[in-house]
Amino acid sequence: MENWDWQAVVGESSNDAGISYLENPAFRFDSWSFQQEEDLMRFPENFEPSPKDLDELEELYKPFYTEFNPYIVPVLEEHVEEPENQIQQQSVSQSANISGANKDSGKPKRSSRKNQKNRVVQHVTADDLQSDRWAWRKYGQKPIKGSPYPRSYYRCSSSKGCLARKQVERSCSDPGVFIITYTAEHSHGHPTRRNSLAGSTRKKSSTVAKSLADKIELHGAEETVISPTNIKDELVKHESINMEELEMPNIMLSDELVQSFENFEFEGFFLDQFPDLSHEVWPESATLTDGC
DNA sequence: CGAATTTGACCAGCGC
DNA sequence: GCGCTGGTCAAATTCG
Repeated sequence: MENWDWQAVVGESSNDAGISYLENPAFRFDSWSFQQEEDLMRFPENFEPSPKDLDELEELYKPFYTEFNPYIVPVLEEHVEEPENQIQQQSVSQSANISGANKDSGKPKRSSRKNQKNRVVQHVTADDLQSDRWAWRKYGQKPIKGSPYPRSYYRCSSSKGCLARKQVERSCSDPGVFIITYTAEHSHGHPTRRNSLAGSTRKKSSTVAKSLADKIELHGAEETVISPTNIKDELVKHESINMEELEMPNIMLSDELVQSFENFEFEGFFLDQFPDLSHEVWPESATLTDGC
């Protein structure tokens, strides 16, 4: 039963699949990917994950739930789009882009708060935050009065002339919620691929899993870095998956991912990473146990 | 080395 | 006019 496998991986059952995930992020991701295929992973029979392990697992997998598996969706907060009457349609006394000289220089006039029309506010979870399909480039961050969290400022980096802006701040009442304010509209269609991950996606040769594992290890527990978006990038880069297909709704994405991972040489990768454990988790006749 | 991020400085709007 | 605040710029730094 497909649902059951997934639940087992995220630690919601008593399946003993767990400790290897926690011990090595790379393996964690790969084993998760293949878990729904067969019982490729088996753990020592006496292994019992602690509640803490399971909690940690669940946190780690939350970013994948909605994007990869439409069947199991833990209760995640929905996108909360502000009601129509709360969307601020600010009047514009000046065009945001009308250039003018500062009184003391020839620099273009900066846009002002009044110039921001069509502001759209959304309350989203961290997961939703990472699934934004546009490419954004951060250009500022400011502490905001009354909030312990700073506000980050992003502009669209897909197209040079695009005026789209995005502000992201954490809700002070609910730190798990991010308040995103979009300003102006994109002057172009969706990018063929995100380019905002430059610096972290330029690895020249490695597997999808290894690359993602590097990211997890690099960023650790500070924040959720591995996201569906990251994974899409990795898949496109390594597996030559058509990005247009990845931009399809969740169900299509799931299919593509499954197919991609089927082609991945999991066993070889695993043995590379854990030669000492191969005899334990790679039994000759692995079978599904009742617990998964 | 190129591109993204960080961060202090600068500027404009707003309220008093 | 002044000070506070939010938004943006741009040099420095970081990253792969």
